[in-house]
Amino acid sequence: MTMTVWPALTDPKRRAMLDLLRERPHDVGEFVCALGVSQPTASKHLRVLREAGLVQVTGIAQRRVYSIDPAPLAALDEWLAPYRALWNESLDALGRYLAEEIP
Amino acid sequence: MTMTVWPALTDPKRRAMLDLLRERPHDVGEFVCALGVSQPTASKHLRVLREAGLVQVTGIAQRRVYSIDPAPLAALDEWLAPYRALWNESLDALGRYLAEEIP
DNA sequence: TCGATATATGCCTTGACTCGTATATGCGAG
DNA sequence: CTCGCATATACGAGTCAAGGCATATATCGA
Repeated sequence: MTMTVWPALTDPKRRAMLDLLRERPHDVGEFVCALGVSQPTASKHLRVLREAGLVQVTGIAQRRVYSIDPAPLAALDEWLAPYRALWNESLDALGRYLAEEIP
Repeated sequence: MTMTVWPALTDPKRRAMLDLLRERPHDVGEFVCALGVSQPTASKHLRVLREAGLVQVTGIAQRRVYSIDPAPLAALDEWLAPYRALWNESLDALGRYLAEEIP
């Protein structure tokens, strides 16, 4: 996981952008309308997401369409993996208990 | 998921702290040695993690022991859930293909 | 070619984060 | 009761990110 992914995901507006991109690709103007930010602000946020590898841009010139790239999120999922055992501990213990009690 | 969780996880040293806490609880002095930071810096990072709900402290007075609380990480896992379908898409498509081709 | 549209970039100010040094608090030992 | 240990907080300096404004770049249509 690149060092730029975490800061990129910290900003709520950038996470909202990813939420929008989960449905379909968007161009910059759509982000401006949907998030109520200025156009340069949207472009800057998209730059951060792009440099983090979270979005890809199909360079159709003045109508630049951004689409999501889930690869860094998969890396985040890998980072989260060893912690997942922690909050599943009680559930796992319950599972083992049931497996032994009710065979 | 609280708004403080993302900023808390952005700092590499705080993530290193959580990595250490995954094995066993630690007191502040152990963080100072393990991460090579000053004692006030360690305390401040632990304060951020505590306010984000990521760690719990057993207040045995001058020997304060910090342990991990995975609940916010479970919330992060829930946030990640709808994105997980994206990088599993090709794998799912392959699964459906095999399920139809080889019934 | 010229103008309109869509997007990106530069500069600047403001605010937040980080860290170190110094200091305060809280508790146990002698 | 006082001293020493472990931890927390206060303050100041340096760094960095976010937003607005202005402007540059690139493409399409007339």
